[in-house]
Amino acid sequence: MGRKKLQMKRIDVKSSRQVTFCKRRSGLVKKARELSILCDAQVAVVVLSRRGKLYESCAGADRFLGLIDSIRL
Amino acid sequence: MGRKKLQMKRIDVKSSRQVTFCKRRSGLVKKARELSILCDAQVAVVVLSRRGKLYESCAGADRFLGLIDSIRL
DNA sequence: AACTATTTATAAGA
DNA sequence: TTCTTATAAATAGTT
Repeated sequence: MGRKKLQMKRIDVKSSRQVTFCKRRSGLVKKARELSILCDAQVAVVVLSRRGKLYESCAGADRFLGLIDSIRL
Repeated sequence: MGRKKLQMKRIDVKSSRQVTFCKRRSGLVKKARELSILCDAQVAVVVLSRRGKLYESCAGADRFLGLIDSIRL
């Protein structure tokens, strides 16, 4: 999507990479939530940046919650 | 997307729900892989259907692998 | 399992 | 850096 087709490789420019990281992480979580609702499934998404920052999303995935928490250790 | 806008609720018709589950699960995994490559991040996706069937995807997420496996128990 | 009309996501730009 | 928009991509209903 977007103005131009993006090559499937690490985005070199740091600022662009960070912007894309935010946008796509958000999109991924949204998709996960939709899959969970539409198809009555449990979905867990865990994203870890190089900096070690953790982002997570669980949709209808109660049994994953404790598991995800354990990653924080 | 698609021919008509879909309401955000459980798809009632079983066959439709199963088809959508396959399509969107595939799409979610693809998005996860792209996020991982483009932004140099570790991404894990775990999907569990009501039937208890497990689908997983890890992209650049070596430290998640053992964790994901533990769900199988 | 393919197709395609549409909706949605998003890469650049403002 | 928040908002816009042109375009690529995903996908709902169809065949």
